[in-house]
Amino acid sequence: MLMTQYAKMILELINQSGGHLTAEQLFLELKKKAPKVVQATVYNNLNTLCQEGLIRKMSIEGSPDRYDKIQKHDHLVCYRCGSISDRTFDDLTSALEKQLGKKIISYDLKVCYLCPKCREKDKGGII
Amino acid sequence: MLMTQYAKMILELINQSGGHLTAEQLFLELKKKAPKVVQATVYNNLNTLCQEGLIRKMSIEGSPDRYDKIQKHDHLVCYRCGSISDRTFDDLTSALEKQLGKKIISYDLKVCYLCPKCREKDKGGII
DNA sequence: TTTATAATTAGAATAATTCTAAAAAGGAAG
DNA sequence: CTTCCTTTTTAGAATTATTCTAATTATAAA
Repeated sequence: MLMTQYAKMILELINQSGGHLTAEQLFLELKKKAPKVVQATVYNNLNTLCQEGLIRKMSIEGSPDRYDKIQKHDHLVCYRCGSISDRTFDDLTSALEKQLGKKIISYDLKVCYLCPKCREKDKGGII
Repeated sequence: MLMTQYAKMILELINQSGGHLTAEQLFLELKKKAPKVVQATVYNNLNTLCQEGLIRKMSIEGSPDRYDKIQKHDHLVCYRCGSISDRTFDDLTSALEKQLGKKIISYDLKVCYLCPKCREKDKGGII
């Protein structure tokens, strides 16, 4: 079956959310709608959805793998609070291929910065 | 103590290796020289070295965190065999800052491609 | 319906990492 | 060189993340 009930719900959760969700977060969300679901089902479906190319897996050091929308975009990661947000920078594919001299499949760009919230907190601080 | 015996050895292992080593790999390497060391020591020291800014942590989805040299470089990841290698592409810092309109701390670029070995294997294959 | 296949479950198993408390090491001060 | 204090290391339990296994349930096809 290409799209089972849970696969469909998980895909929707990912696409309707801000993305970057861990399996655990997805499990908790999914349980609200389907209280009987178990973690293994979530992991199974996430793996299948990845293989089918309907979602993508990503990871940030020190935290479990996350699952994200497939549409190409880059990530901003706050070095203070760890929050992740989407931001699409100019496409690098051809520049990278030119430099490498080979075809590339894709690339993954994470930009480390201080998010607006944390920046705000810093203002007026002693340090 | 800024540089304890194990911290020093771990730092050397990382800097003298090709990088991208997992805590487990480092533990096994370190045991060759210091058979009595335990995993917790490796994790402790890795965390300390990261905080001190002497090494950096990185991660590839689906595998444990890895530890790498601090010198700025990008990564090539083979989508077939998962091998990781270093490759420095043109620096993106100012281009990214210009687009974002904010200072950035750093960025992390992973390029997904087919490594030479895997490419070789593919030649002559039926598919 | 039977039957075959695939999805889901429960729970054990495995990995990755952190935590806790005790033991060992290092260094500073007397 | 001892005593004392601090930091590092150890052992092992605890936690978290993920996969695996086998039984059960659902789905769809014949």
